[in-house]
Amino acid sequence: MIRNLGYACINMHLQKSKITTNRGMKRATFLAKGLPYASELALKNVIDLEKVIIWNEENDIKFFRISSDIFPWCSEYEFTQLPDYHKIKEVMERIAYYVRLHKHRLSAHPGPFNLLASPNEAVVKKTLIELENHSKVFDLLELEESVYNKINIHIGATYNNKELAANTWVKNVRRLSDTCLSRLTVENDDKASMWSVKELYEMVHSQCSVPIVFDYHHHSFCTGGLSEFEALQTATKTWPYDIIPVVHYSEGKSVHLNDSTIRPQAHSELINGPIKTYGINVDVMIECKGKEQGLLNFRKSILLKD
DNA sequence: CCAGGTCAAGGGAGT
DNA sequence: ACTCCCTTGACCTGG
Repeated sequence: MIRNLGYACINMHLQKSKITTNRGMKRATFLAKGLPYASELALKNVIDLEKVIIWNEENDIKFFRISSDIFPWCSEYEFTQLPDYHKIKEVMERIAYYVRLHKHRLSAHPGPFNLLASPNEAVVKKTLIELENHSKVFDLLELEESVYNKINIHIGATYNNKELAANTWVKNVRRLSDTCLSRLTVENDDKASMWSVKELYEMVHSQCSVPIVFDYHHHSFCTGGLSEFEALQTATKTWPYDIIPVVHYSEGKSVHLNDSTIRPQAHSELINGPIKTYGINVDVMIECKGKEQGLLNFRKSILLKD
């Protein structure tokens, strides 16, 4: 059964009035303008995050993915160094209270450059810092230390040796702080050569408690020999018994537009469903270009059917 | 104001 | 060897 529907990072409606949480800048600008400008953008992002979350509550949406761009270039400094840190913290505390009051579920999805299985130690170190920074944002929001508020990544590579890559990934996961690790999840990939739910279960989850996020669309490109139901069941049973597992749902743009030249992995504007849960309770993160519009549209379509 | 070229990162796949 | 893509397009410059 679908419990909560969520959407990722951008609110299309609010964005029209310049309310956005991912103001950033190019490297050159960061080098030229430094911390004061990073701080200015971060404060604006955080102020707008509050607006987005309030909008979510008013529209009965209690599940949202926070943009990784909320603190621009944050791998280059400590949050406390930002000139506006106290103002930022104040807003974050207000959001924290609101989120707790209205029982919102927040998550994050650090990008494809986060590679814990890399044989390159410099890459791993950067990844560890990036993941810890996501966790620090969650700390500012006073989010609980569990996969209720997940920080989700992919393994992202195989280095021609999945066994070794899985072992390296698990070894490096243990270098994270307990807080960060308590929030970490790992997701199945959208390419046949990469990581299926089956492989994540057998090679990764068997060695560490990190739960598996099941992505329906990705699964269709990388089944690992499991049916949709089997993969969903395998992934969701890796979650703590008292936390509703999160799954990701999207549909192919090429299917929606009936255009085979579009790569099949690309996401459609809206989604039609059905989202088959096979009786399993899940919170569904909807990934479509239309963001919250896709969620609202889909929710309306379910209500009409019932 | 707008279109379009450009933009941190690692790795894999396609040309 | 080069280019595109990925979580999530957005920044920024030149016209």
